[in-house]
Amino acid sequence: MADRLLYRHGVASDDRFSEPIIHLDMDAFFVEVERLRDPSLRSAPVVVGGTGPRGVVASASYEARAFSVRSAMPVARAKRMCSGLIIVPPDHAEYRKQSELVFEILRRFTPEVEGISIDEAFLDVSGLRRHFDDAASVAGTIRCAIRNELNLPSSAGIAANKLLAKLASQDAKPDGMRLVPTDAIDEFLHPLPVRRLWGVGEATYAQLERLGVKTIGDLAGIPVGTLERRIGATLGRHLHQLAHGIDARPVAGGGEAKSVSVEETYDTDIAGRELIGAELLRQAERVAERLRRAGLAGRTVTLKVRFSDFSTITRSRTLPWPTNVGRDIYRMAGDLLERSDIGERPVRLIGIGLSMLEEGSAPHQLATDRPGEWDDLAGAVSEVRDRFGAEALKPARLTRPDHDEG
DNA sequence: TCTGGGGTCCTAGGACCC
DNA sequence: TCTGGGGTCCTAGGACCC
Repeated sequence: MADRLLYRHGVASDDRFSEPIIHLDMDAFFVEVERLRDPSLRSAPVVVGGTGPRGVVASASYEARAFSVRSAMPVARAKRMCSGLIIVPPDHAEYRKQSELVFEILRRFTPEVEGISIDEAFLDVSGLRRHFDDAASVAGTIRCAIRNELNLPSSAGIAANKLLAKLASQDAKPDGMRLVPTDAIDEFLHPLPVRRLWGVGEATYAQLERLGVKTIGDLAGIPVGTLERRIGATLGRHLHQLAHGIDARPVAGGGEAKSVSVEETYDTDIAGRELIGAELLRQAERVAERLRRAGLAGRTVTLKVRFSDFSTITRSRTLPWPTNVGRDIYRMAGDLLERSDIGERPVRLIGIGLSMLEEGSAPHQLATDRPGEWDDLAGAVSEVRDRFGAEALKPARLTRPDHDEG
C-alpha cells in the first residue's frame, strides 16, 4: 500500500471513486469457520444446522449447494438430496468471535462500516481516495487481509450505492469481486430476476408476477401508482426507485437494538400447563439474562406461540416501566398465555421478546404483592427443581432415553 | 421425516385525547 | 343528539432479511 500513499496530486480524479460503496459478504460463513477447526470438512459437502428432527440448514458449503442444498431448508430434506452430507451443529459464540475479527479488519480501512448481519457489511470508502486507485482496490485489499489473517473466503460488490453493491457481491460469489460501473447500471440491473431485489420476498413476488413482472427491468416499466396500489405505498415507491437503480440510503453505523427475543422449537410438540409453564419460565429467564448482559430493559413483553399446524400467534403488553427481571417477564408472559386461551393445544414453539428497550438495569421490580397463579406455578417448578435437581422438570423430549445426556 | 432463531419494518384498527 | 379531524400509543399479524 506504501506506493499508493505516494499518489501525486492532480492524478486523482473523483471519477475513480464514482463507485464508493462496497458490500463485503463472507462466503458460507458458518461452514468456513467450522473448517478452520476441522480441516477434514474441507472440500466436503457440509452444512451447519440443527441436528434435531426439526433442524434447518443455517449455512451450506458450495459443495453441498451443488446438490441444491440451500439455507433454511429442513436438514432432513438436505440429507435426502445429498447422501454424503455432513451436518455440524451450530456454535454461535464461535461465529460471533470470528465475525468480530472480520469487522476489526474492516474498520482498519474506514470507520464508515455498517454491519447488516454477522457476516456482511457495507463500507463507504469515498474517504480513501488519496490512498487507493479506486474502490475496487480497497475491496481487493480487504479481501486479501481477511484471507491472510483469518483464512476465510469472502466476496465483494463495488458500486455507486448499497442496492447495486449488494447485488454485485451476490454475483461475485464465491470468493470473487464484481464492480458495477456507474455508466452501465441498467445493463447490469434490468436483466436480473425481480426476486433478487431486497424487499421482494415470496408474497411480494407473487403480487408482482400478477402484474407480469419477472425481471427488474419489467418492474422499472410499471407506473409507480400501480405498484403503490398493488403492494402498498411505502414498498411500492421503494421498489420503483430500486428498479431504476436509485438508492440513496447512506452507509450508517448500526443503531441500537430495538428488541431482544428468544424462542425455541421443540423436537416434539408440548402440551399441558405444567410443561408449558416450565418452558415459559425458562425462556423468561433466558431473555432476562440477555437483557441484563446488554445493559437493557424493555417495556413491551411479547409472547409468541406456534401450534402444530404452524399457525402462529403473538400477544403483547406494554408496561409503564421497563423490566429485565425474569420472574416479572414470566408473569407477564403467563398472563398473555392465559389470555390467548390455548388450553391443552399442543405447541411446537414458545418464544418471548422484549421491545421498547431502554438503557440501564430495571429500577422497578413489578409489585410482588399480587401473587397470581403464574407465580404459584413458577414456585412449584422451582420447588421441584430445588428438591430433585434442575433435571427433574424439563420437556418430555429431553427425558426420552435416546436424548438422555447422562 | 416440512418449515430454526434472531431480528427489522410496515399496516391496520382501536382507544384515547384535544 | 349527532358528529368532526388529527395525533399518539398500543396491539396483532405479516413480510422480509440473514
